[in-house]
Amino acid sequence: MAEREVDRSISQTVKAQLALRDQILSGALRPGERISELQAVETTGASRTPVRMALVRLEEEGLLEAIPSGGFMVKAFSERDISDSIELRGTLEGLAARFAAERGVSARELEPLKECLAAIDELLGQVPISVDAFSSYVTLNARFHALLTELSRSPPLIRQIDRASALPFASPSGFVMAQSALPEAQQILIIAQEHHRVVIDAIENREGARAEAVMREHARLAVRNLRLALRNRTHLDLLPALALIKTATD
Amino acid sequence: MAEREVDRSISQTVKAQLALRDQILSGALRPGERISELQAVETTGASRTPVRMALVRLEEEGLLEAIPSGGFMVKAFSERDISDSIELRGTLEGLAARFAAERGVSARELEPLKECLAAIDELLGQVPISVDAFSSYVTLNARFHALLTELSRSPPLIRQIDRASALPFASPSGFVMAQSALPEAQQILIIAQEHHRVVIDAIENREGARAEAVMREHARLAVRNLRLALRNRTHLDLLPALALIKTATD
DNA sequence: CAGGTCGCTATTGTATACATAACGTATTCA
DNA sequence: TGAATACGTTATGTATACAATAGCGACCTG
Repeated sequence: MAEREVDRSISQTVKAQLALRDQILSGALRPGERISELQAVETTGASRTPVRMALVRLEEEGLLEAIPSGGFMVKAFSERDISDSIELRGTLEGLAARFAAERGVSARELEPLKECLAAIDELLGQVPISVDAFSSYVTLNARFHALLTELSRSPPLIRQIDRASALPFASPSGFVMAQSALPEAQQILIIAQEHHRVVIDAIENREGARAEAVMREHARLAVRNLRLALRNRTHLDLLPALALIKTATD
Repeated sequence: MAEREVDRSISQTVKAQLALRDQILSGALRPGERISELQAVETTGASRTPVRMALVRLEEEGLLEAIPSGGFMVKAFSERDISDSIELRGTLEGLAARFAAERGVSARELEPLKECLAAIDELLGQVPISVDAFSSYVTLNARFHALLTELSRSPPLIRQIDRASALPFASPSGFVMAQSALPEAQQILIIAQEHHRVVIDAIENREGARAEAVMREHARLAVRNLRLALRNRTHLDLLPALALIKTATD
């Protein structure tokens, strides 16, 4: 190997996977488009073997689809697929919350969740919320959801939730960003924060059913708002991941 | 390539994946054991590239675990992991049943489900159930669950349920076989069949909440019975997939 | 002019060679 | 005698060469 420059800091496979995911989520590769291995080799800088491993992983992740005659294409999602994915994740998170409540959680484990809660409260105190604060919110919200998932102490469940969040629009950050396009955004965030508060309370009091119910309601709210947001598509450039939605004409 | 005989009827990657999965589920590879690529190349007859693709797929499937320093090992599961996986699948199937009920299903779509139901009824009429009949039951039950999942008409959900069933003990066939070790096996199957009947009825009458609740109860019953079955481990050789359970001493 | 077939090209599937990193062992020094 | 280091071996990570197939176009024939 002479001319190819190899970045030895991370594995070629991971590098290729990250690069390709980026291309897909940024919309550089359109839904339905076939991914050429050769082209991927050029754009990622890895050779064919790691590129192929990355393609297999991205297929399992749900971003790509295998073409029967060989190769992969970028998967396209309907609006229904997206709202189902959010509801799916909400259902899984509901189960996680129930497990946490039923199995018991120490005060020490709950600590970081409460810190998240307080930090979000502080952000939401501002009216209207600034762009920077909103970006912090997205991070904190994702952290809250991740911590909550961990509380279930169920590796199989955590794994499934991670999988369900792989699709960007189904991740906490994803749908928060979509909702942000709505005029009622701040009101929505305040309601969501109330849900967060309730689920913590339910877990503390070991009320499994209530913890589960509120997380499912949380997701249903997200689905309703996403639908609204998709109606007024004006601000949707906020969410590049929506490049994955297949257009009606395709 | 001279001495290696290549089976060209199916792709080498698929061949390797099937062969390796077989080795894992049959217990030829013990949980926690490292899988050597070279050894896999010898036992599967494929070369390293397809073997590696198969290993990546099996990792995503949940049967293998990546070792940080490189390579893969057979994943080990605790009893808790297994019961969580069953409950997880039940929750997902509950959501599928609810989607089916809420979105409406035509009589024609329900037809194959009802045929399944009738066929199972016939089998359960025999007391005690014969070994052959039990084997038919396993097949019919798996078919019923698959058809029910399809009724949701939600590709993301169907995909997740398939993933959740990848672990053999979490699949309908898997836990039915585990339950069969119990003395009350036949009684259990009759109750399960009642659940099947109720979920169909609920879907027909578009009662989403009821459809969901019964599927979750269905899974909870399975979890309870699996726990019982694991207590009297006498007949567990019925379920080779339990080879994946990590022993207390490991 | 239209339809079919043959052949070429481009792309994926497979195999293997090479590089590199990790682990185990042996030897040496404190 | 024990511990640490260095070296060798083995396995994985990566690159590329080779094979086969599918898709496309052109040419020929009816």
